[in-house]
Amino acid sequence: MRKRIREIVVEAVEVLYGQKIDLKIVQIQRTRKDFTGDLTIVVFPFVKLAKKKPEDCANDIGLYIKNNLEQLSSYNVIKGFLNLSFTSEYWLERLGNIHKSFDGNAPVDQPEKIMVEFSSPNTNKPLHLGHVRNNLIGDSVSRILKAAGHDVMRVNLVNDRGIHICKSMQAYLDFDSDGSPDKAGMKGDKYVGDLYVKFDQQYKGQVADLIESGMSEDDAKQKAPIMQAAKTMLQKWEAGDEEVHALWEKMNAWVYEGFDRTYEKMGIEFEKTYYESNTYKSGREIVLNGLEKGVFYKREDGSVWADLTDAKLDEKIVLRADGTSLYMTQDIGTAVERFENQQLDRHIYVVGNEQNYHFQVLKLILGRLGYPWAEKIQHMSYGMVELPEGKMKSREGKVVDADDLIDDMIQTSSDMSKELGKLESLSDDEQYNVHKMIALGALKYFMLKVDPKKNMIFNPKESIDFNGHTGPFIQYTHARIRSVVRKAKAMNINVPTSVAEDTKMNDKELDLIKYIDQFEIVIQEAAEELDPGMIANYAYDLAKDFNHYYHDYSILKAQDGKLLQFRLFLADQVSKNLKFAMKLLGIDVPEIM
RNA sequence: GGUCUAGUAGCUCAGUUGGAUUAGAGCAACGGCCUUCUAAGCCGUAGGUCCCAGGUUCGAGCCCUGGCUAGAUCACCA
Repeated sequence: MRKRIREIVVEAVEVLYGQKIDLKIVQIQRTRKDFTGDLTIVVFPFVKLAKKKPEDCANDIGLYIKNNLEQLSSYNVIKGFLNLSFTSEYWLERLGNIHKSFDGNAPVDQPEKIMVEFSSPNTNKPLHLGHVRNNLIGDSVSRILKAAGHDVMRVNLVNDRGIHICKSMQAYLDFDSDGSPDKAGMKGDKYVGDLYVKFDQQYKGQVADLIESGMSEDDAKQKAPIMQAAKTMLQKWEAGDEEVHALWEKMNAWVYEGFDRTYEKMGIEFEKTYYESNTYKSGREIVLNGLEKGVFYKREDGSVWADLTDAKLDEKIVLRADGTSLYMTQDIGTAVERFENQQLDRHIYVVGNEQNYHFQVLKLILGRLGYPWAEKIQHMSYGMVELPEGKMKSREGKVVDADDLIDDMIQTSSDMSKELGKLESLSDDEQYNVHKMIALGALKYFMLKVDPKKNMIFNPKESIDFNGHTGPFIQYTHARIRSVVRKAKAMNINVPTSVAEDTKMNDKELDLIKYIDQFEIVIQEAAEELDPGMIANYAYDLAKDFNHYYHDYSILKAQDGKLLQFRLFLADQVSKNLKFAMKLLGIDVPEIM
């Protein structure tokens, strides 16, 4: 409809004022609540062309549209705003079409093949709330892009090598050398994470002792025996030492088992998992090649650098003096490999905003190396999750653990539910599933409703809400509608497959239809902006509107059968849209709660 | 010091190509509504110098400039 109106406006301006204008300068927006109308055209851009007052200009165009669009019922003009209202037949037809064919997808004209990399954990510590935000954003963005018709491939890049893993390994040898998660009765990732904390405690103790015995702080940090041991272990690992590799594989396997359980609980999946131990050497050839082409330069010590001072990005090292790869080198290598092997149109990296600089540099370097797709890498930067006292620190145990948080929330959800006592007809398993669905709904919605790029503060002492602007609010609205549909069925009234053209609607019903109609645009905008928050807000607004309606009008006690059928039809579509919207956030909705 | 990001109600946040007298939600506070389709709901009251100062224009919370505050980053760590 918007497209048609644009075309008619362009036509109108040409006929009325003899001026050709571009489709894009026709501004169409939803009419604000306090004014009459469905869509609004802003006529200020045409005022100069028309050489008329805004009001007159709007009236001219309004009349032209009225004569050329049968679905238009009326128009009104306030200042430079032309408000258009459509006939109720038009809206009923829209609702009917949506009900018949809308499946939660809104494909764009030009679908792309997009790889989304997210999660990317280290194997020395369990997942915490920061990872949860990353996972949820990555998951939701992938779902939204898919709904917008793109071919999406979700991948995880596990950082499974380096000094941090060696620290956990060293602590294992020193403190629990024949232990295991089973013996300790712990999840594998927790067990290894605890060893990492133990390493840090031991290390700090040793440093303190050395300083006491007269050593400088810098020296003490270098010479602490446990750190030395960890470094030696890393060298052995790099040299392919069998014993070290065996231990490394054993401990990583524990961690993966733990991660898998957490991912499963959160409902997160990947098409492919990459491991850094396989890719950490890549990119070296490409850099050497770039050196020949003069994109990089070599310093006296043999290290290779990119001079980005002309782009205000300083100088960046891309290869060590000993010729080995760095983080940047690897990312250059994997990007090239992925674009060339997978024929990607776009690559999105869901990575915290602390790495904004890294990705700016990566993009710039790839461009200078002459890759035409350099502009197609996109850093989906999101803000940190902080505690009231500041950043989370795994080493000091100051973290909100993902599993603990989810379990706590399931407990809360279960307590609340039992108090309300609405699930008594269900089996224990079914009840648990609903409790879990609601807990995850609250957590996911909480993290996804806010703008991803902003930092957020999480106070563990204040539990995440289940009332108000929350996931459970929307889940509840859905469950209420499903309950009505069930009751109707029990009365032998099924949701009809179409609506009568001459149904008499009230304003709230009309508003709901307009809101339902809005969803496809919202999906496409959210995909464009990579912003799950837009979907979250849409679902909330729709649920809120429906709750007003539900409060004011009875569906099952409508005045006559025809109206009852229409209301059921409308409510059913609201529940579908809520379900689709929540699915895009990775949230399931219950039939009862 | 350079670069980047953010600053909206007591708290958490919406407000996206700049739009329409009175800047919206939720939480917390206060007051109402359950013999009527699920009260995890609905209605109402109260709460604001949209960080500050200039500028651009028909119009600025949004754009530009300068400042203030907070954070990130500029490593032969990833």
